[in-house]
Amino acid sequence: MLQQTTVTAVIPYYHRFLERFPTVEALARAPLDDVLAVWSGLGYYSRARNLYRCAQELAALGRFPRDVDSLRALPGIGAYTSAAIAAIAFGAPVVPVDGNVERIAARVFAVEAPLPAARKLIAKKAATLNREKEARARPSDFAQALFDLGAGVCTPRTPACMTCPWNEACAARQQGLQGDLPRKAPKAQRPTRYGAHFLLVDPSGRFLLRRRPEEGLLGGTMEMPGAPWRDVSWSAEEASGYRPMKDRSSKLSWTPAGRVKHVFTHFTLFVDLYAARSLVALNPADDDGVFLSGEDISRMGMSSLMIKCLENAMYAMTKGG
DNA sequence: AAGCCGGGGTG
DNA sequence: CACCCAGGCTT
Repeated sequence: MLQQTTVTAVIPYYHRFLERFPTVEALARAPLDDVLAVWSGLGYYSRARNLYRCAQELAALGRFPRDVDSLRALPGIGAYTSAAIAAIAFGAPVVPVDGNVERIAARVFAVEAPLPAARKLIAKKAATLNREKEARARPSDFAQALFDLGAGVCTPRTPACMTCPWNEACAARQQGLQGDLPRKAPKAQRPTRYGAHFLLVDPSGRFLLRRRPEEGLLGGTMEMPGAPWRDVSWSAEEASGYRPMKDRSSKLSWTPAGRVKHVFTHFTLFVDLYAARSLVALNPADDDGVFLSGEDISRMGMSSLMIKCLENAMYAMTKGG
């Protein structure tokens, strides 16, 4: 769960997850949909699928592998997590290199080459951080100490070198570089994409939503119907071709309902919104989607993008009458 | 090696 | 807003 997610965000999910799936066997036996439901809201949903597959492999195996390489072969267990499990659970004298440890090593050894190219070099140097006998004698405590050092002292922006036990040995600090390392190569500018989505409200105040494809971005989450995301903005005329339930809702008066901006890791999305309220009940076909209430949505979970779109469109429609 | 995957906190 | 986070998988 903690891969690319903060501890405070994970804790409530962790408790709910363990309550629902107390053992590896319970997780392995459960339907995948149950696993995804409990995971809903954490993001990076392939992690949940991998964890599920991992549980099934472990259940079939009947035990946890104890060495780094065998752990590394499990689904969802990469270089970092295999080392973390080996050190923390099984006492292997290895150094797990996460973002914190990478930053510490880049500073202690003053690695000035920029990420991501320098990642292998930094990992190699980080592997020597435990060369003292006391560190190798307590791999779990040493790993935890590194994580805490990175989280609380050797922080990204303004490291608290005055309280750092390694401040005198730190090559970056000796050169006054501690705040500049690790360097990062400039990243390419985020491209911009455009979509158009439609909010259709029925007489009982429910919204027409459809499910996105299971694979790909926001896979399996609910969305307002709309036009595909592309590199150029949609005109109102052009977007109207993607109105939901076109044949049965043609009498509705669709009105512009604002524009939402949402930043993904790899692109920025602008969504033009349109809204309409139907005075009569509508019966959507399967591929139109389904009318859902606010309660339905909070129970099923929805992406933050679509929550933002829904809230904005509702507000615009209410304000407009 | 680069692209892809979400959501939340922080300065 | 820009940046970061207990990364891993796919191409």
